[in-house]
Amino acid sequence: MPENVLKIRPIKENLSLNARIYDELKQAIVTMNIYDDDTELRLDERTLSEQFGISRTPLREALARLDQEGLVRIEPRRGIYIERKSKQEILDMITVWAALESMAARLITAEASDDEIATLRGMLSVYDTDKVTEHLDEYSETNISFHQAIIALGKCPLIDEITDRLFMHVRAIRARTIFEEDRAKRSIEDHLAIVEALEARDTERAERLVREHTLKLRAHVARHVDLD
Amino acid sequence: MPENVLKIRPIKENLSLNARIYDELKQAIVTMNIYDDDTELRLDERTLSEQFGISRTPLREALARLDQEGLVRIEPRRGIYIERKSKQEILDMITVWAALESMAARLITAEASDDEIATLRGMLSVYDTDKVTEHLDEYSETNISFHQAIIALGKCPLIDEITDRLFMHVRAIRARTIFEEDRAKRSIEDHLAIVEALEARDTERAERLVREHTLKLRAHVARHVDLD
DNA sequence: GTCTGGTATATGGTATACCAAAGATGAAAC
DNA sequence: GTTTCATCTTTGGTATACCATATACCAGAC
Repeated sequence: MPENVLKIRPIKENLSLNARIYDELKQAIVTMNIYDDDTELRLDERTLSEQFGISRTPLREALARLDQEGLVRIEPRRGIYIERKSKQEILDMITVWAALESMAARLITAEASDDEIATLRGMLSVYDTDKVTEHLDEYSETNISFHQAIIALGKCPLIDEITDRLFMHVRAIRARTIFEEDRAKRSIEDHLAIVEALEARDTERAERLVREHTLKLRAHVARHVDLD
Repeated sequence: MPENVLKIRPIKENLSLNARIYDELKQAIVTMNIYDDDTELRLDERTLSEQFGISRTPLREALARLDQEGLVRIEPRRGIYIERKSKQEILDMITVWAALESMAARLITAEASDDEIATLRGMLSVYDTDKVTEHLDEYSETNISFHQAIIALGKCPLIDEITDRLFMHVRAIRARTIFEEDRAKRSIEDHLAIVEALEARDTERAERLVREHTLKLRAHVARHVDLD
């Protein structure tokens, strides 16, 4: 590698204001805990544009995108509000997730290499199932990574895209004690079974296990999460 | 019912310009045949705003939405183009469709009433399978309605929403001889089998039949449709 | 005190003007 | 003839000013 050349990297700030504002707002909305009762759900165009130090025009284009995506709701001449998903909508999202991830599992058995599948086994929780209680937060992250890895190995970018969007909406709920002790234990067992089915290239079994695993989450949320 | 009261109905034209332009453009883009080589894929903001008789601001917000949705692609300071999907992207869409419609079938066996399922049988093609060749266009419409009905009966609005969007993108390809004689015949047989599985509340079978039916379409497109 | 209707204000919607970057054009240098 | 570079034009991006309506507020009637 010659050292007498300029190592230029593309300017990151190439994005238009409206695109950057979009990212910024999206990030901010997804990060905040929407479901805390005392959070302010109202957004004011003028205030926001001042805070960002830009005019309303690019801000409005960003908001139009967020509205399109379902993250905010623009009520003509009334206001702009951060969109809160109902419990039923969350459940529907998990249903769709189950459909897509189980399809990804099918695809893996047909098209992924053994090496790729092996990486999944490497992601299985390193904690002894009896001690998972002590590492719930880490487990939660590992758990999410595992599912995202399955979806990625399916090599269908559209599935990635849709599930990413779903995850973004569900994210705020993640902290609400979805993962507690006994669920975590059984979850780890499920993951092992899924990897084994994938390694065996057992399409039907892998599909079923993934689907059932996610639908368990759905049932759990249906029973134990209170939103509306 | 007293006659001495004003019968008021809410004013419909409540939509903002930008929302109306969005609908209008979407309709226009979806309707035109994107894949004809001689069609103009470039959109010019100023020209459009003149044609619509509005300023660029609401138009741009509508375009931002369409960009977000993947119908157009805005290249900063270069131009706005109607988005052409690649063959691979179309195939991925059909894969997702298969995943979602088969999930809808599962849901139907669990939650739809017998009466509702009965309406599906009513939608089965009325043409004798031998004469389907004479009614390909009508069959094509019936076919689409049938699948949309399955999705609707699943009663998961999110699945409707996502598949509607997919359908919108795939629509332009529909005319490209996807439905030819032998495919149509076998398709009708498939539909009958699906309805029977649903009537029997055979979840696994219904799911599998729907999935395989849609994946047949995928394979057909993969073999016989040339886009790129 | 309560109700009615008008008026002020806040807030999203739209129009217009101007900016900046990308591409096209063409003249000058070779 | 080809290349180069300056300039013009096109086109999307942004800022600002103004418009229209939903809401809050207030005064007057009763």
